[in-house]
Parts: sequence; C-alpha cells; structure tokens
Amino acid sequence: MVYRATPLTESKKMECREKLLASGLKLVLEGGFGNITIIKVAQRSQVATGTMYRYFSSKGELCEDIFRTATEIELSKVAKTCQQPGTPTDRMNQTLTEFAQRAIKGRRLAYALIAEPVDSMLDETRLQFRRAYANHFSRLIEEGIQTGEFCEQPSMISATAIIGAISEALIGPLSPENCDPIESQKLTHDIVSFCLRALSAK
Amino acid sequence: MVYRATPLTESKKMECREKLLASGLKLVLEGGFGNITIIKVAQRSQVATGTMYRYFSSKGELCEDIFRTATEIELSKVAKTCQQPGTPTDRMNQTLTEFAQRAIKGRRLAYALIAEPVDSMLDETRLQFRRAYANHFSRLIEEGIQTGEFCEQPSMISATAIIGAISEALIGPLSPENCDPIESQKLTHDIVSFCLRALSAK
Amino acid sequence: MVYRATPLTESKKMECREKLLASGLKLVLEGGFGNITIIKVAQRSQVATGTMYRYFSSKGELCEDIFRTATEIELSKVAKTCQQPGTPTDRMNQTLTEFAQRAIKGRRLAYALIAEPVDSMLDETRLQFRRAYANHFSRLIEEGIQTGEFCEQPSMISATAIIGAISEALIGPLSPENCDPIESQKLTHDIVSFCLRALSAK
Amino acid sequence: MVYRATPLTESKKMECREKLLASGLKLVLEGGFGNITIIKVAQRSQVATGTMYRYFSSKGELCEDIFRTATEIELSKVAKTCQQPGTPTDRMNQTLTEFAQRAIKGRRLAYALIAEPVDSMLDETRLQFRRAYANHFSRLIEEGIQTGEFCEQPSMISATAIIGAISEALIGPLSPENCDPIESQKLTHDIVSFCLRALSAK
DNA sequence: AATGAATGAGCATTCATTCAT
DNA sequence: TATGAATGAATGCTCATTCAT
Repeated sequence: MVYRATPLTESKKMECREKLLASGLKLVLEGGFGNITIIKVAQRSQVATGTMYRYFSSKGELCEDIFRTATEIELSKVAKTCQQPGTPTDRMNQTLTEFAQRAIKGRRLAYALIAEPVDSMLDETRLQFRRAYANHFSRLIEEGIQTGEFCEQPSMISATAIIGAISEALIGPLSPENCDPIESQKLTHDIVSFCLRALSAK
Repeated sequence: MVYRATPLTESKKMECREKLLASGLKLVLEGGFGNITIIKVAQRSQVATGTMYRYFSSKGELCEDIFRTATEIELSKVAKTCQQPGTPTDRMNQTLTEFAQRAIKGRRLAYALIAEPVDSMLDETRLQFRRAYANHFSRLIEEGIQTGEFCEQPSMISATAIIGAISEALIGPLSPENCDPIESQKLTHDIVSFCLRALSAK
Repeated sequence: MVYRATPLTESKKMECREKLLASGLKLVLEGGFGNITIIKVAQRSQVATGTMYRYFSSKGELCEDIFRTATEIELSKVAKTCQQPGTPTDRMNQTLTEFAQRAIKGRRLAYALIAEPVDSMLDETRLQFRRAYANHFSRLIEEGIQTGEFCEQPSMISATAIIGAISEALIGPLSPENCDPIESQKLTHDIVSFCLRALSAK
Repeated sequence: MVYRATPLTESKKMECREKLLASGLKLVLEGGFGNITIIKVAQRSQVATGTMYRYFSSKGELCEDIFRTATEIELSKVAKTCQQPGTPTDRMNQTLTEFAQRAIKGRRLAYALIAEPVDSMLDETRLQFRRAYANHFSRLIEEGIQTGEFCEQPSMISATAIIGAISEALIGPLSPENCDPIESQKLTHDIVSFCLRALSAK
C-alpha cells in the first residue's frame, strides 16, 4: 500500500514546524539570532536535530522563516492601522506611535529584526520586509499629499527615512534600557512629532 | 652591534600594524565584521597569526580598532562641517549632504560601521560613536533653535532621528547598488530635505 | 522504523565512554596527566574530537573522571583490607603491604594519581582522595590505640605520614625501575616495617 | 684585537644569569613551575627573550637550574644541622624540625620543589636531589644505629620514608593553609615524633 | 652580544550537518 | 519517518624558539 499524506499527518507535520519556529523565535527573543543553534532549537521543540532538517533545509532557512514569521505579524499590524478610516495625519500618527511602542516593548526582538545581521541571505529578506514597511508608509504619505495634509515629497524616500528615524531613536543611543513608561512615552511622542513635522512642513 | 629600535624598525612596526588594520578593514568591506578571522587577517597581511597578538590583544580589540579608525575619520569630517561659519541651516544642509554622500560611496563600510553588530564590546564602542555623531548634530540644532531657524524640539532626539533617517535611507531598501551618481544625488537631496523639514517646521 | 535507544546502542554508548576513559588512562600511564590531549584521546579511541564532548563536558572533567575511576578502585581495595577481621596490627600490615605492592606495579599511574598535579580542579579531587585514604588508615590506627597495640598519637597525622612514607619510598629515588620482584618485596617489607614501628613504639 | 672575556664582562654575564634565575625563582614562588614563561622571566629580568637563550639552552634547562639553585640552598641547610655536634637523635630532631618549619613557611616553593612536575628532565633532577637528601638522613641514621639510639634498619629506606612522611604531612591534606603558628608548630612536632619513633623503636 | 618581532605548531572547544539504526 | 550519536572543519589564542638587525 502506498504511503499517503493524510490530513492527520499533514497537521502533525505543521505542528512540528510551528513548534520549531516558536522555539526559534523564543531563542531570538532571549538572545538575538546569534543565540540560535540547531541543537537548542531541537531540544526546546522536543525533537531530534535531524528532524529539523525535514522541515528546513538548513539553519539559514530556519532563521529566515523565524524572521519572516515575526516580521509578518508586525507588518500586518502596521498595515491595519495604516488602512483604518481617518485622515492620513491621524492614521500616520497612530501607526507610528504604536509601531514605536511595540518596538520599545519588544526591544530585543525589534533589534534582532531590524538591525542584527545573521546572514547575507537573511539580510536580503530583511530588505524585502523593510521595503514592505516602506510601501505601507509610502501609500499613506501619498494619500496625505493628495489631501494636502503632507507637502509634496518623494513618498518612498520619506517612508524609508521615517523607518530609519524611529528605529534609530529606539535602538540607538537614547534607547531607554529601563523601559520607564513615562520616559518611553515621551520619547515615542517626540520622535513621532519629528516625523510628522517632516511630512507636513510646507 | 647593539640592537636599537631604529627609525627603520619603528616604521616597520607601524607598517605591520597598519597592514593588519588595512587587511581587516578590507575584510570588513568585503563581508562585514563577521568576515573577520584572525587567520584571514594574518594571511592577507602576510604575517603569522601569532604576530597579530603583538599589535592587538585580542580579536575584539582588532575589530574595535578597525571600527574606531574608520569611524574617527568620518566623525572628524562631520565635526568640521558642523563648526564651519554660516547659518545653522546651511551648515546642517552641508553636513548632512556630505555625510550622506560619503555613506553612499562607502556603502558596505557604512553599513558595517553603523549597523552591523559584532560583539557587545564593539556595540559599546559603536554606541559611543553614535552618541558622538548625535552630539554634533544636537549642538547644531540648538544653535538653530536659538536663531529661530529651527522650531523648539528636543535636540538630542532629533539628532538621533536624523542619523537614523539618513542611515536607513542610504543603507536600507532604496540604496542604489549601482551608485548611479544622478540617482544618488537626488536621493541625497530628498533625504536631507526630509530632515531639514523636520527641523524647521513650525 | 522508529529510532529507539536499544540495548545495543546503549551498550555502544557505554563502550565509547569506556573507550575514551581507557585511552585517557593509557595516556596518563605513558606520560602523566600532562600527556592528555583531546586530540590524542580521541585518536586513540578512533573517535572525532567533538565526540569526546558528548561524554565529558570538558578536558578537565575527562581528567577528573580518569583520576576518579583509577583511584576509586584503589581506595576500595584499601577499605576492604582495612575492615577485615584481625588485629589492627595485622590489618595494617596487610593493607600497607598490598598498597605498596600495587603502587610498585603501577608505578607510573601511582605517581600520576598521588603526586602529579594537573589542575586546581583535579588537585581538589586528589586532596579528597588522599583524605579518604587517610581516613581509612586513621580509623585503623585509632582501633590500634584502643587495643594498646599502637601508642597514643594523633591518628590523622600518622595516617598522612604513612601515606607519604610509602608514596615516597615507592615513587622516589629508591623505586625499583626494573621491578625485580625480590628487590621490590624487600623494599615493601622494609617500608611497612618503618611505618609499623612508628605506630607501635612506646 | 681579539675579544677577551675580561673579569668585568664575566661578572656582568654572571649578573645577568643570576637575575634570570632570581626572576624565575620568584615566578615559581608565585605560581609554581607552571607559572614560568620565557617572556615573563625575561621581562622581570629586564632582558630580551633571546638573551635568555645565551645563558640557558632551553626553557627546560632554565627550570632545572632554578630548581637546582633553590634546592641546593635547602640541601646545604639540612647538611649543616645533620653534621652538627650532638647525639644522632638530637641532630635528627633538630634537622627534621627545621626542615619541616622551612617547608611550612615556604609552602608554595616547597610544593613546587618536592611535588610539582614540570618535565621528565626536571623529574630526573628532582630525584637526584631527593637522593641527596636521603643520603644525609641515611648517614645520620647509620650513626644512630652505631650508637644504639636507633634500631637496626635499612637506613636509606628509612631516610626516604622520612622525607615522604614529612612532605606529605606538610603538603598534603592536613597542610595548614592559614599558617597558624601554633597549629603548624604542633603539626611539626607530631610528624617529627612519628619519624623518631620509627627510627628508634626496638 | 643583545634585541624583540616574528613564527607557527599546538591547544580546547563549538556546532551545522549527516546517516546508520 | 524520526532519532541523536558522530563528525571534523573551523576558531581564537599561547608560547618556546629563531634570527635579522
């Protein structure tokens, strides 16, 4: 009798894949991509190292998938607030504020996703995602230009600059290690104001 | 004949150190700090691995010195244009424009210096340099606030955001691989405009 | 077929551990603990260097285990004859004689176990074992003091001195390289007599 | 003109040799023979590493000479008290007591000289010295046998056993880390008593 | 004679990947 | 399919020794 992938085995297979991704993500959270080891990921997933290679062709692919998974969640959140009803200014304000707040909260992950390098392969993936972020922001900027709220500007470049500005402010030298909520709220507000000024100045 | 540290031997010594730093820098250019290996650095410098340890106490120190050397040059250039005569706006314009142009030219190195992490030790050094950059920009922003050219704003946060915006725009998804001079000039101009708007908007 | 830790694989695993310990012990015999190298141990065991780290967390642990294994055997033998029936004098006589004879046979190992230092970690272990030896002798001495066979004396110090006297006599300058059985039997007898005199003199 | 080793240069040469030996001895005192490095010895002597090789053909020879120098001093002290006027018992008592006290004081050095292994070459040297010690003790024991103070016994074996007993007691598990003077005086007394009992028991 | 920079073999340790079971 | 023991190349670092100056 021929072996057939039944729904059951399919779902089981997925379960295992998910488990591996989840363990990997946890490790990234704990210590960045540098903290990922096939052995560690396998152990946390209660799976043999060899098994990992059933689901991912190499460590690099696993890392890429962890990255993709984590980023897609964040990306969908950005997309959501970008597309809400409201004026572009309001939506941009909300999107950036929440973006920044999430980054502060999940500082470690944010760093790993935004800045920490792993592989040239992963760098490629990261670039794609940054482009995806930029696209969302860019569309919103264009809407704002249409309504006259934002000044004429190359939307893609502004979008990119915004991502950079926020990332740097949150990850760079000012980053509030202590995560003092008041402090970080002020930081968020200031950096978002900076961006909005750049968008709307005549 | 008594051995003496002659000018010749002294210069040779320096030559060796320089050679090691140069080889290291080249490797960083080719593949980031992750590309640095004692063996590779030594081989490229036509020197035994042990020799490296005559000039640098550890791999980390070598990396730090490569980093420091490369960054100090850049920092001094920023400092120079920041302190030129002229209105804060003009000076900021020029500083950012040149900063951006240099970053475009030495894209790979810029990435390695600005974004790529290696060690926690190096991260510390990088943070110091970013703070140094930010300080230069910050002072200039405060001058601009005094003259009324720039609006009231937390100068350090704005400075940081500017660094992020430029870094991202030049290193991130838009970065012109081909270094088309016209293209990159436009990019530079747009990103600098973005920053100046953020600084001066009322 | 599901992978399972079968008795076969289990025994193989043990075999490997034993093989590594045995190779290590052989190397100690040939040149002391200083002769132990991960590479050498692995090669002799027909195993990759990495494999060693499956069974021992570090070189130090391997050394300690080699030491412990070899010493525990000896210690148990001493314990056994110490606790036999008979007068303290008889038991001490037999214990020391056999202790000395074993040391003569395994001269090199005896030296490595008793005297050669490797690590502060191992030194700690050695001290524990020497104390264990001393404890056995000490108890026997105290019994002898009770029965009046041995004179009043600080039993622990005497025990230690005995160990030293025997070790030195067997390992030191007199040591019969050639292991001439008659010669070494006489040596054993003389040194044991020395110890017994010290114990029982009024 | 032919170069001639004048008294001046000769003495200078000796000075340098002495300096190297002294630095080496200091390093042994600080951390045993394992603490000796050509570079360290040279630095402490304010001399280049290459210079060391003018006076000693290898590290091993340097170590041996350090060992020899240190041991000869001790050996001459033993010889002196051994040959004093007085009954063999008295002289033995004094010699052993002082021997033990010196060992306690210079615990680290004593350990390095008596037990710490370095090289097989050095081991050979150590054996020679132990034999030298044993010879001194042996002669004294024979005198004691002549006078009837000590019982009939193979003097060389007893001498060796004495050295072992004292070494072990002072270096082994009982060793007073804290060098409490009262404690160590008692230890010295007990161990010397042990040896004298063994020598004189009928 | 003296120097000390250069050498390079040697070390312990890690970890992505493979493959017999 | 799943397992996990085995692999072995690679890494950073040390240090006795040499040799051009």
